[in-house]
Amino acid sequence: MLKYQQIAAEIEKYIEDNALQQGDKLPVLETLMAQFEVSKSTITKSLDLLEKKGVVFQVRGSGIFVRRHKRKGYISLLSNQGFKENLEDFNITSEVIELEVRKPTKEVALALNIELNEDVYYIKRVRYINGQTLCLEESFYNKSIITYLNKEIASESIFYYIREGLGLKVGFSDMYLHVDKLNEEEAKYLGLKKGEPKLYVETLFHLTNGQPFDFSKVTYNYEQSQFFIQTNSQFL
Amino acid sequence: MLKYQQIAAEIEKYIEDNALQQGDKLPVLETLMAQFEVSKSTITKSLDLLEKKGVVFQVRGSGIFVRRHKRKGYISLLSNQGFKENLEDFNITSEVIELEVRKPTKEVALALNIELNEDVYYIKRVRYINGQTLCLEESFYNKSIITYLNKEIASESIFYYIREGLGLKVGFSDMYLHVDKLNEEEAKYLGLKKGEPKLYVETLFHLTNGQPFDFSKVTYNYEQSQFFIQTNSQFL
DNA sequence: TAGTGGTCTAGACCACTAT
DNA sequence: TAGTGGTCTAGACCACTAG
Repeated sequence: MLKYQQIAAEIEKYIEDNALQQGDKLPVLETLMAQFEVSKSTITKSLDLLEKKGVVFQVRGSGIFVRRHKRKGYISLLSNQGFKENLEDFNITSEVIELEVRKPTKEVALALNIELNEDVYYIKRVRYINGQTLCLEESFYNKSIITYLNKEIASESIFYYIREGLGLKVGFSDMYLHVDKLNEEEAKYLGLKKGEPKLYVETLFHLTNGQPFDFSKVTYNYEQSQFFIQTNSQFL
Repeated sequence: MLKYQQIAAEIEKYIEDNALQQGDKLPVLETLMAQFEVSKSTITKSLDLLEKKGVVFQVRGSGIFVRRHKRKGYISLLSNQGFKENLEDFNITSEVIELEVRKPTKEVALALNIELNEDVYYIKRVRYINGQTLCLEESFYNKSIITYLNKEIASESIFYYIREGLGLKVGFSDMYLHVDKLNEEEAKYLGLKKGEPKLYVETLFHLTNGQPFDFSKVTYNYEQSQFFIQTNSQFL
């Protein structure tokens, strides 16, 4: 683990262990430099990382402060991976409805940047949170990257398997979302009624090298899904 | 403007002007260092900024590549400001329903971190996109920070006024969102029917120094609102 | 193994905040 | 004006990718 990641982790743990609240001040840069015995740039890099994660905010001329949000029970939309890891506080389970190798539709081929005659893993799951239906998920994995999948893996965390089992590095993703009304099939799987609201999210996941490997379409149960996003003012 | 911001802007403009596509390779670091006559750290900082903005992605050992998403007409959820600036391609207008100074509710006082006897500006607007209703917005501004507002400002971009008129620096924000059914009043303002879907978003905006200054509640017209989020793998 | 991006340092100087 | 975070440099060395 790199120095700046290690230091970031320690600072985060310190905030957690001491239950620091929004606005609480952290030691000044010079102190942190001395404490961790690193240069200013390294500490700065650690703090920038924590700032991106929404853990602290830095104010020039003033100090470094803890950033916290108040509401619990919200799912972070930005954690670029399955929920399994994101929602450790919750009890997430999956029921695999379907898993097979098939040829992509035009839409899927375009998203995954593959030919129509290449193979994809198609997985359809219903995911549960604390026993309630959370969402219906259909995923398409590029089989030339995700070379093997089975029901056992799919009923656990696929992303964990991708990273630890296959040794792949998940990079960035593009999410498209809108609100609509449930159709008959979606309503059935989620235990709701046709015409009730849904949040519909399509996500294209890429490896760190830019290759798209997973295109997924998720329909959320509106009764169970509260989402949370932390924004930084990185856009001028 | 700082060097690294200037360089980032120039690189972004270069990508735009040459209509570069996802995966197109940019010059290597050494070339960029020479071209802009700056040190490696500065170029790196520019590229990190562009990476945060979702404009490029960097692959160690390989190169720097353009990142693009394919879909047009989606509103970015992460642009931490009004839409006015975010959606220059669209025609966004606002109708101010109500604007007054009032005392906060407990909920608002808690969010804005003020006392119940302090003043807030309350603004209720309907926003339109290309002539259709986009959303119903209720905002509460801490009056000790946003000292003055009027209908004219509120019918244009309030955030532009906050930055340029008041000289304040907008920092981070926390967004909470869920899907639900429209109530009678919301349906009326949006021109929809009671019980139809809505996306409901509460956002708490802070200045760069961490002070919350705006708590807003927005109900979106599900027919008009498609959202877009770019994620980076900053979370391990 | 050559090429490319990433980490880390030590230090100078700058810009903003608080008093 | 003292204190604090931000920018920028020059350079050494490291880690990953691709041919």
